[in-house]
Amino acid sequence: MTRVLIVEDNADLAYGLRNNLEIEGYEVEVAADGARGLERARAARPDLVILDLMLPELDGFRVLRALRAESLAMPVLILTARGEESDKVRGLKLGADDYVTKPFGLLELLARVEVLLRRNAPKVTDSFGDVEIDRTTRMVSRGGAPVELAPKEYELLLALFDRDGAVVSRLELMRRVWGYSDAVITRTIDTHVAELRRKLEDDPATPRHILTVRKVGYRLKR
Amino acid sequence: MTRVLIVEDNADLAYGLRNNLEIEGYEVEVAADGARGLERARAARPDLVILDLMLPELDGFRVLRALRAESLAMPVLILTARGEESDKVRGLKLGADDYVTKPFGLLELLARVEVLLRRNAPKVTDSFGDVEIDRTTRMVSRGGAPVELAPKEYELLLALFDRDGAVVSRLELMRRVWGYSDAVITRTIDTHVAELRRKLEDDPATPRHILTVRKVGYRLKR
DNA sequence: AGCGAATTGTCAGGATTCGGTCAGGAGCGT
DNA sequence: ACGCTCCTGACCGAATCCTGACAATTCGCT
Repeated sequence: MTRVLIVEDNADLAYGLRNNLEIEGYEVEVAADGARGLERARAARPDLVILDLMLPELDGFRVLRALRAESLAMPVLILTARGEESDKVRGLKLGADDYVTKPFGLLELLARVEVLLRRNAPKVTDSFGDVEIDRTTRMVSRGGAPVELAPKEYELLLALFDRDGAVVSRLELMRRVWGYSDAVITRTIDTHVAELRRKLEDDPATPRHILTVRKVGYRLKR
Repeated sequence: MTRVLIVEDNADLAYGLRNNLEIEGYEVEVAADGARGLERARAARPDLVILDLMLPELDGFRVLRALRAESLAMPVLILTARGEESDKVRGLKLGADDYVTKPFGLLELLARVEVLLRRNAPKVTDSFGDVEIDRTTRMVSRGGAPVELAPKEYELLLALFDRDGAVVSRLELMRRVWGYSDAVITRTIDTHVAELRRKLEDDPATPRHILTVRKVGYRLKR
């Protein structure tokens, strides 16, 4: 369930990477150019981005800069052609976490992917208040006692949690949890939020963690 | 320097393996058919042989048998196509030390290569609850009593077990156990899970180890 | 402060989706 | 042909989800 976004215009290379990453158990998405890559990074929030520097139009540098400018902090692994030493420096300064020089060994790349993901998520259990989230088992507990969350509830919780306290708009929630791109007219989100509060808050009527931000959405305070 | 002999008629695959093994620091030789493979094994005495079963003319089984008949005792790692379960058994009976099913992950293969080269004969029996798994003999027992598992059931059990309690998505199970990577519309996985529960759980209706994770897949709690 | 519109909270039904179960049949090795 | 394994589709119950009506709250405005 670890999601990887590959931003690579060379279809063959992208295909090979995708295959091997999928065999390793990752969920892979491919974007063929910088603009689409940026868009997918925003919408899908992958756990890792593999980013080619040489892209038509919007190149890797700009994509990376844009990502960081938007506080999208997932690790980024840069693919760069050999002999572009200055590129490496530039990339790392811009906030890339690692780079691999083409042509690269698949093994080397996969190893680095693992390292990056592990480094970035050393804590297996996230937590806020007395609530713990274990992403590997998809289990949530409160004060040590397991809490049963329905799939949508769990996804919703993660969507809020991953924003690290920032507000998540209704539209974003719709996209990330429900996969829609439209605004919402029903009470769907609210209902699920209410259910989360019922299960995770001491006093669901006066929530201390899952907070409403009027006219915008919700945010999760740790 | 550790020397590895690859007996593989698919040039692309052989090339990829060679590259990655060389990156790992092994000295690699490739033979494109069984006869040449046998000849090279005799002459070069590699420390490990990676042997494809599907070879033109002299197939992998014969090569393996010939090797053993000549008391060439180096570890042999079998490459076999998916769905040829009996191949594995036959291969192991003939003295192969391990096998990898195509399509395989590079990491997995390299890991097994390492294990084979490093070990003498470490007999590993994994276990959870009162269930024991002996990978060398493919035997599973429960409370000491042997349990007969069909090949797919065994593979499924391993796929779950190897994730160490983490959730394994249906997609991933499809890939690891069934070798194909499309969305699941049938009840194949569920049926096999049910069979596993019937054979390994005290109360199959309320499983304590093989747990369902709705909308995602299954996980095995130890 | 009081009012009204907009927004969110709450709730319960009904619809939908999902997993468990089963039996039939195909495929394959013996 | 027989038996074992595997796949599949149908069926069912249960979990889950959505929805719309209504209540409560917030906030801008007078």
